[in-house]
Amino acid sequence: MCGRATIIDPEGVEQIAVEFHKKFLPDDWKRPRYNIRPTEELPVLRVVDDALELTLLRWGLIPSWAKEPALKFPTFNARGDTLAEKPTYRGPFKNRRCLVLVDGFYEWPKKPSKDRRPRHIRFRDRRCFALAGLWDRWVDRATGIAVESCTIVTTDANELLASVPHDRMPVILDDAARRIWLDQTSDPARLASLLVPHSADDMEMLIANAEFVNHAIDDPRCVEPIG
DNA sequence: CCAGACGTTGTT
DNA sequence: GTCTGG
DNA sequence: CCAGACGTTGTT
DNA sequence: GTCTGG
Repeated sequence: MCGRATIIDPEGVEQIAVEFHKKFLPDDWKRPRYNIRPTEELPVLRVVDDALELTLLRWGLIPSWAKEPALKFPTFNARGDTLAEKPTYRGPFKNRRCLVLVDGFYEWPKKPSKDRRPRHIRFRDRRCFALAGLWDRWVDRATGIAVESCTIVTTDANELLASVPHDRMPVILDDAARRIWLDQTSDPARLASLLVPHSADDMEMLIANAEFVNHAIDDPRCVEPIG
């Protein structure tokens, strides 16, 4: 699973965008983020009308057919193995795939572990990376106001996450996989082949500070050594 | 046909 | 919107 | 993901 | 316990 994320170095987000010949980031997004939660915005790369764009989308996918934006079920993650079947995700899987750009995420030990301290998972070189994502657009019938939102695709945990212990992790896409995921013409079987756990070889994990992460405090204390 | 659901993780 | 269940 | 609320009538 | 909100 993946229920919190970081963008400690916003320049990394722009660097990935530049690889795709795009750049952006509103000025108010150039500050480091240590504790991004569902319902807040995440930066995503997506293709709209054949044009690649970098934008911010609400984390927690609201299906286009939803009557109300407040759903009775969680949609901040989507299981990779059932994307084509689930009513909430099959449309987005076919037509609205995106890359969610972050440089770390948190996972909590699964219950009944008494250790409730979140772990911060990232690459050793702290680089920004791309998660497989889906998005959708919901329109408020009363006001005509559109809300665009996204979800993060999950897969099995790699050995690093399994050691937490934790069973799931977000799908991390490397360079070639990013292009396939965004390619409108990729077939479902090829897309499915991308939804696997990333190697733990160049990743690292630290015990984060529950006092700050749990209470949604968005500052460096989340990932500072505990002591 | 219409009504109702549409989900994840983790736990059992 | 689209599928499942009754 | 976790934290916090969990309610009503009527009034501003 | 369960749902909503961030």
